[in-house]
Amino acid sequence: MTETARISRIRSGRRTDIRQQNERLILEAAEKVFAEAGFGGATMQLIADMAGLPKANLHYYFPTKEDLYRRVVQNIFEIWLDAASSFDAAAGPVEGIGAYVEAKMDISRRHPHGSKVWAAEVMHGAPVIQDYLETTLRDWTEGRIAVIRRWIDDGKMAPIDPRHLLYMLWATTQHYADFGHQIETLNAGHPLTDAQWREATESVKQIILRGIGAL
Amino acid sequence: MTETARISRIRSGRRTDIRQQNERLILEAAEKVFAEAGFGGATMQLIADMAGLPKANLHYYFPTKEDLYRRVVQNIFEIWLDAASSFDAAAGPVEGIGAYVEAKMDISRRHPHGSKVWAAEVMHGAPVIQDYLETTLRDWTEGRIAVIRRWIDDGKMAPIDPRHLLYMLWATTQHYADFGHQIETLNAGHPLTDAQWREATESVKQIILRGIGAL
DNA sequence: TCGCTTCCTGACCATATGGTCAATAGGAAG
DNA sequence: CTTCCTATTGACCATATGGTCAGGAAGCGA
Repeated sequence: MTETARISRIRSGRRTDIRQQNERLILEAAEKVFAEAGFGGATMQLIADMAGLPKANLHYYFPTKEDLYRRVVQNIFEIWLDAASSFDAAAGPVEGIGAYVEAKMDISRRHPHGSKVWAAEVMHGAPVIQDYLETTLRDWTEGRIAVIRRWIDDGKMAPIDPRHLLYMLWATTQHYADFGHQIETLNAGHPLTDAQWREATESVKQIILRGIGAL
Repeated sequence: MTETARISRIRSGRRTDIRQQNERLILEAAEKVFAEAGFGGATMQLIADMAGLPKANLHYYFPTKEDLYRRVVQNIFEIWLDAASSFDAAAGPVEGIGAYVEAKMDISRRHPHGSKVWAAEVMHGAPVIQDYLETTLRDWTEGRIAVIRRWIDDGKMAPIDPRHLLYMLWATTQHYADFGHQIETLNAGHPLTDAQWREATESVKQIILRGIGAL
């Protein structure tokens, strides 16, 4: 392939590239709009404008608003589950939970919109992802509970109810995304700096690890 | 109308009773609908049906949907602030934070809808209650931070960043309301029992109090 | 160039929804 | 009873929005 040909292909895009790129554009815009306005408050027109595409084009890639929403939620869910790997293959709670907190705080920082969409979905009774809660999330949770139980049995941490520990981990880490606006307001209106994010992560880690008697 | 007449009507007024009662009916229905559907997804018709009144009647008491929503959010905010009293007049973190956790867990249990509406409002950038965040909540927060600082100075707890401690308290307690559906799903589909709520409260208290070195 | 497929989009439609209004009922004061 | 104010409500309207569609543009293999 000649150089000019390659460039023109990148510019105008191959067919599959076009599809991928436009879907990505739409999903990014949708994530933001759904997070800021909720499912009911979001409009296809606004998402289209934000993605720089005509509205009818959205419906070409995503037949209905709900289809688009479902994809957004699924994307988040996958990112969310990936943080699980930090948990596994850890010798004890200090490494395992420490790494998990760091991973989840990182997600809160990098995907605040996604976290909000997820939160709203659950708050509304999980109309779209109920099956995920009952299968994937339940399995995931049971697995981690077993790990925590083992740590307790091995005397690596105090006998805390693993379930409530997990809820606390989710709550505290996701709070920095979901309530980011409130935190920013209480931070004199400024977003958290790198240093403040580090402090937040360290505070959470320290309180929880000490709280479960792992330090 | 004479002055006495007006007073007697206000005092004895069965009319004002009607107003009060209907406003309460509407606010209760609205809180639930806003929590379950979000502001954009909620419809005046649904709120009206749930309150057992014709839609036009809602607009008689609350001119616009936003007026109604604002009242709902304000109600929650007041309940929310009342939990502050648990914090004050405490000798140290064990009593103060312990009582605060209990109060907030109680609110999560008794007012799950309100908590969700508040969460959604903040997640959407607090379009309606931004001024409250910047005034009342900011002042409240500064006050508690001062209290926590004193406890630290008095050696009653470890030198934790008070701000992140507060965020953790808010996050963990409100999580049981906002993510109640997820928790219920992970609890084999059953709502938490009295005993489970007590366990949850104790777990949260214990982890945090131990985590900040107050035990 | 030709034919096939994918992609694009302005115009359009059916419906849902927030909000209005005029007419009416009903209790209380005089 | 009359008057006045509050409360009630069915009918109605303007608008916004999700979704459709037909026609055309553009990529691509042969």
